[in-house]
Amino acid sequence: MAVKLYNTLTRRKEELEPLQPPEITFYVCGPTVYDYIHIGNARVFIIFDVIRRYLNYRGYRVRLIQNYTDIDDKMIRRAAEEGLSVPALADKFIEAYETDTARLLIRPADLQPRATEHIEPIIALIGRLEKRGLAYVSGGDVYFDARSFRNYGQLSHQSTDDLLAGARVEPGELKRDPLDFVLWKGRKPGEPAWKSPWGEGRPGWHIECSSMAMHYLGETIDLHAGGADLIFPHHENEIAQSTGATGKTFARYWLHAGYLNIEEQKMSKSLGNVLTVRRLLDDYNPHDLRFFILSAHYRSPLNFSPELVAGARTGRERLQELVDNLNLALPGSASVPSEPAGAISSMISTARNRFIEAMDDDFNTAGALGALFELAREGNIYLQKGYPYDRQILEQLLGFYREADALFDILKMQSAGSPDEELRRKIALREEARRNKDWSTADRIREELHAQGIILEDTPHGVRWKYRSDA
RNA sequence: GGCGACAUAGCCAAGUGGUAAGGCAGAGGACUGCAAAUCCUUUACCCCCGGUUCGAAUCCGGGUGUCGCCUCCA
Repeated sequence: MAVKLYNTLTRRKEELEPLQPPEITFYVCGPTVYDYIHIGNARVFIIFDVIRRYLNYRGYRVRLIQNYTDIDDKMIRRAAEEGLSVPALADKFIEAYETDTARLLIRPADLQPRATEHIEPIIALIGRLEKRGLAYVSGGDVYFDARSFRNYGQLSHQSTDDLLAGARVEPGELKRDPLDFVLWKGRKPGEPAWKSPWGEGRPGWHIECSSMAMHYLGETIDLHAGGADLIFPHHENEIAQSTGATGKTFARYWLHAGYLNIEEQKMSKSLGNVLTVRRLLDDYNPHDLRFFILSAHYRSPLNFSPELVAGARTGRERLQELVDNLNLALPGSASVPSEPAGAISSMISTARNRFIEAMDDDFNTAGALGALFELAREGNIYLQKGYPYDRQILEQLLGFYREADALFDILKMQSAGSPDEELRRKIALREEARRNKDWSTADRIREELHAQGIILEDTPHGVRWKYRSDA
């Protein structure tokens, strides 16, 4: 059994065969730090974080690099608008990125280098291209000669002629061919600039990623990933530059995440429908957002709407309910052979197998979630009938969900804790009222607690309490 | 115009040759003082037309529709 993944380059699912197993080198294109990240960005980062975790889970040692693009046209424009220096703008939004992604439970890459801290290697890489005759100076700029790269268009699967049909030259650009792209931009007044053999200036966007990927991970890396919109021109150009400079394969597998639309529409500033993570976290908890995103395949387009997230939340809460109930049942459990433990064990291993099978197949998170739900039914049946509870069964069930959740982070795994004195007293009072069939008192206590964010449930085995998920 | 992806129940969504996972919503039932939670039952001519095959949602061809890329964009 091996992990299979869809490679944009070959348009096929391929078995993952890292260059130097068990090591996997993995580069994800990070944000341009000119604004707060939105839910579409979040989808990308959540997905590749989950993929990274899963590869680790499967025994690989993943080295993940994700860059910050902290110098480009957008940065310069935005800095001017905000009245900040470009580095100050970068600091502000890198901090915002780190806060937002942490709240979404996205784990940071092993390294998150900034382009502006890598000017030297970038210059060296451009120098190599120039030496090989693949780059030329024009005006104060340095351009990559796209047509000199035989396989230009291989990733986006377009011929150079087809690409040419749509290409256009910005005013002020001094390209020989519309397909050429800038490696180094000559200094313009008021813009940040670094010294280089071609005069003062700044790096182009594409070369940053090539340089940082190769600098940290080597000239041939295993996985390179990003949003689908990066396929052309960004990733296409990265291949051209990197392979042009080294003569080697740059990345062996290319992964691209699908778009996230808002209410069937593309997210864009002009439509005014950009949902920032920051805003969204006021209305939704991170687990629900993650669950929602993982409920579709990562390459499919995903539509975002409050109704769809609400539906996802209800489903997620069923899993949470099970975990909470397992946690609550655990303290009162013992080594009592109550239910055929072997039957539960085999259901768990069936679920685990389904989970792994789905994830091995190009990270089918939706299929994997199905396995979690199927086992949840078994777990609930056990909780309903299995009293007194066998500690071993509870722990096995909980263990499986903990294992899966270490990858998905869609559940709150820790127990709610024991009730405080106040709560204990109220529950006892209500129990007494119920024994006396004083339903109005019993209901009043239940409603009071509900208002405080605590839900009471009367089960055949006693009263359970939990925090309201919407509180 | 060029390249490509997708089309599965009211909604979301798996499933790439052997008579359709799962979730949400709905209906009925069990349990409950009432709730809540949970469980059980129930809902699919797999866009259309051809073809290959003993057998196709799955492969091939042709339609239709939706979306994306070709220009900054996750």
